Amino acid sequence: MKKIKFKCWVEDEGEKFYGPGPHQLIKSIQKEGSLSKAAGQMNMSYKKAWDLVQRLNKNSEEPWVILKKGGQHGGGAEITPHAIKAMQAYEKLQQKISELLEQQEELIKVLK
Amino acid sequence: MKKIKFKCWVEDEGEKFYGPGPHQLIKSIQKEGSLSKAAGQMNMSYKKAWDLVQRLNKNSEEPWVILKKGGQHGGGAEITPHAIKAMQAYEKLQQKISELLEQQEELIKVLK
DNA sequence: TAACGTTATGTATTTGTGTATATATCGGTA
DNA sequence: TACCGATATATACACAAATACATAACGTTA
Repeated sequence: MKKIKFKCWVEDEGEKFYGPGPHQLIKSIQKEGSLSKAAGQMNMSYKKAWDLVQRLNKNSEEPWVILKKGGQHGGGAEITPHAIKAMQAYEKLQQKISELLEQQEELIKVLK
Repeated sequence: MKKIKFKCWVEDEGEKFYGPGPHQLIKSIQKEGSLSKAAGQMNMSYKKAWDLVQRLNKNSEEPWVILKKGGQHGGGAEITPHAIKAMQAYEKLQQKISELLEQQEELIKVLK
């Protein structure tokens, strides 16, 4: 059975900036409060997750994630209100596209 | 400057079936009348292009591309009416998503 | 039947991405 | 000041995907 799929993401000067991967990671950080736990939970290497957070923070006027090292629990990670706003906007956009695709079944009808 | 990008494709039983790559290849075959020329023109290896055409033909009730070998000009490739219909439907779908994204600038406003 | 240009097909090589590993750093607590 | 758990960072390695390459097969024409 054939199905239409889609993916949307944001590029900054032609480079990938925010998409499904970062979105999932940010959600996981929000839940876990730790970058290493978040990465582990979604089977992403810590390094990749860390690089990804750097990219988000460095290419934005406002940071997405605050990383803290040392301290009582060794450190931790938390997302900012800016990240929350962006996540919501991204999910809303995905939802809109998803609704559009449900209406556009013409392609599927053609493909047998 | 940040920009929203998207990609849509068709999967068949969870496997990639038709997307931007195949679409471009089919268009190129239509123009060139030859699989090797089409592949060369879009910097795709002949093998990859050939595999791709097999996938399209074998996983459809109707073929997309007719390949002929031997003969006066050594052979050639031509696309079927079915492929033409599918291409048109795919482009229409892309267009619809594109229009939707133009209206949905909220995400961009959030990302500074 | 030799030549030609294209399709057909397998194999070797390269390339790039992700992963594993190791080690340093930090700051609060006891 | 020793310890702890998390972040920070570089390097080496593994694997998969793409590509390059080589060669066979085909059918019409002359």
